[in-house]
Amino acid sequence: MATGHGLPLGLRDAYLAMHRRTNACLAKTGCTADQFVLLGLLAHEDAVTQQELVRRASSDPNTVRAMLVLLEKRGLISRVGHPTDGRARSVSLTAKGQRLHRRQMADTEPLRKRMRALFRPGEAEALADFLARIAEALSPPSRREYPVKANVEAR
Amino acid sequence: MATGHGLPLGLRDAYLAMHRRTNACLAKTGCTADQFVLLGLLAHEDAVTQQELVRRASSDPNTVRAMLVLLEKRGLISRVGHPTDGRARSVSLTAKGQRLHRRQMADTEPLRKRMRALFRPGEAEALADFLARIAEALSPPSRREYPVKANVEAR
DNA sequence: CGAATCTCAGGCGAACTGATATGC
DNA sequence: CGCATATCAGTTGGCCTGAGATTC
Repeated sequence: MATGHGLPLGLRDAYLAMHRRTNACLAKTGCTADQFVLLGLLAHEDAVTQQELVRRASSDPNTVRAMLVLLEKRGLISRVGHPTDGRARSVSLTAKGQRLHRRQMADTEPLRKRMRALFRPGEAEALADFLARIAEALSPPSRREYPVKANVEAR
Repeated sequence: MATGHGLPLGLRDAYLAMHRRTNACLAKTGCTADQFVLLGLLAHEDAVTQQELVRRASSDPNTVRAMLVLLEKRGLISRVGHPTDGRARSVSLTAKGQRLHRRQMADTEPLRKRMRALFRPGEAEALADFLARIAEALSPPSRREYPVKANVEAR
């Protein structure tokens, strides 16, 4: 009833519930769920350009920059000039950032465990596939497979 | 790859993509996706208390109030004292709000159609079920079945 | 030159905390 | 009385637009 009559509302309810729980788990670390996503991306692959973070975090340059500024002030990340591309900045986790991220992974592990426990073998994979279809179909053209000049739609 | 290694990130990517597309669809109506959700709830069942909207929109009293104030300024909703409960306010769509919501439903129909087209018979139902499990499992206790006194966890 | 990357200034809706008034 | 509903004040992070600088 609460998550009643549609995929859109169901998707919204599920995301909001997860997002709030994650924020609650991370509150004591002084990070938001979105900042945690950035740290996770950096933990997975270091020395990434902001542009790359924008793509992977499904965000935009200004938002990512603002978040990175906050993280940099706290000494969790560092930004240095890119070795070959003078325009770009190479973002990395500091040692402090790595430690905090490990702690955050531990803090949020119970949450991920609870989510995994909701599904039987095969279901989680099916869900991930369904979600990926939505994300791919509804992502802006710039993030899709074919560059597609298609409609001249100024953004 | 982009929506790589986990349900949490996959859920996030799918929701953000949908959310942005919805906002784009609604931009010309001057409403956000979240306001559209409220209007939809009111279109489905009129004369609801703010508290009821809070529950159904998976939100909180302050946020809902702020959104209702914005909608009321534009003459899309009205808030009147509840007939039997002096504390409550009964929220309804105005005629103008009903018209706008019908237009928004039309504006966003292509988007819903695209989402539905991503799934074969049975898949959409399975996805809705999966999402409902997450929402129910991760929603705050106040919104769950059993009041559960359980852990004395101060929030 | 155009295009890409990042920075800066500003605004806005959403979300949260805490305190308060009122009616159940 | 406690509790629920709603309001008000204030803060924050996230997201967006638009402009500009720098480099490819």
